Amino acid sequence: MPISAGEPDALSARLGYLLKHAQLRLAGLSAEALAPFGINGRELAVLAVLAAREPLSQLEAAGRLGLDRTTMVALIDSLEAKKLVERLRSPHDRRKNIVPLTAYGQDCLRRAEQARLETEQRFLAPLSRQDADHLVRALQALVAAPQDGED
Amino acid sequence: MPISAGEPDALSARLGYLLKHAQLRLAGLSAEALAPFGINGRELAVLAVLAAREPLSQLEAAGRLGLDRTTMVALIDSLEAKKLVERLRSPHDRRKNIVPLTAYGQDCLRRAEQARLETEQRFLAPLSRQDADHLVRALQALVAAPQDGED
DNA sequence: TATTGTTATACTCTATAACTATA
DNA sequence: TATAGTTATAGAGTATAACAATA
Repeated sequence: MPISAGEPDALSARLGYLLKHAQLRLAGLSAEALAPFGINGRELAVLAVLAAREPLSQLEAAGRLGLDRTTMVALIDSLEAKKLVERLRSPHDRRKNIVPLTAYGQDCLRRAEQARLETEQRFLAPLSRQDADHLVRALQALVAAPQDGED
Repeated sequence: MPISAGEPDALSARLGYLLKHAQLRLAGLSAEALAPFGINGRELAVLAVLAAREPLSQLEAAGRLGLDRTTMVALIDSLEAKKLVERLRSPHDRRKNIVPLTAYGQDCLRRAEQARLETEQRFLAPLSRQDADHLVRALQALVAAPQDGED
């Protein structure tokens, strides 16, 4: 039997297609849910990372998100323009910016995180609670697995 | 107890982060695996769609992949330059290009699909066979579920 | 009038290189 | 010398608008 390329389900059997379109759909739902807060999903993730116990520098935040430091500059620019975060020179190393959330930023983070959680639950609604848990754990295992050639 | 934003696992609990990074990792593996064939994952998906029983027009192929018709133009340009497909005017509707695979394109598709399957299995290796099957079915259910506001 | 393919254009996300100020 | 932040630039991927050929 030949490979099913070209069959109607040729795409739905492709893991790459499934991951991409699942992500696109969740991103669409998130965009709606976060619009009232004036931020997008990436900005929310940055806020969440910056809300760590000890304030982070831009480079540290970029590292945690797997982003480039040049990408982080624009993200912080945007968050700062919205008064959600503040750039402060580190007194210990004046090359670094530490970037704490403003009080408004903390409030925005709390409410937007709630909206994100509700959106994820809506996205996962087609699955049983158990299947949804399985999905999240499987994805965590795949993302946490060592890269090819990685120690 | 406050939301765990800022905790070390704040990101690995985000479905958006997990889907995005799972896709990035698979895309990286696929890029390596497909490099010997001179195509990327998107081009392979286009080849697979175009290999349907009845030859497809560019617009039909774009529709099946969820792409814009303007995006499809550049993809077909690239595949045609590599002699993997041919643009033919449809005799029934001369506005349409039907885009069959060349013999070389069919051979490339067959071998590249094999490489893609092996790559997906390598990507899923951290999971048990059963968990991997669960993951694929869950993603299919999420992607097939009706969109918000969709009939 | 509507549709298909095409081109031009723009916007987002990302990465690379080079500059500055600090260490 | 090396590092953190910044800027400029370029490359994917995607989308919109407008045009030519055809229906």
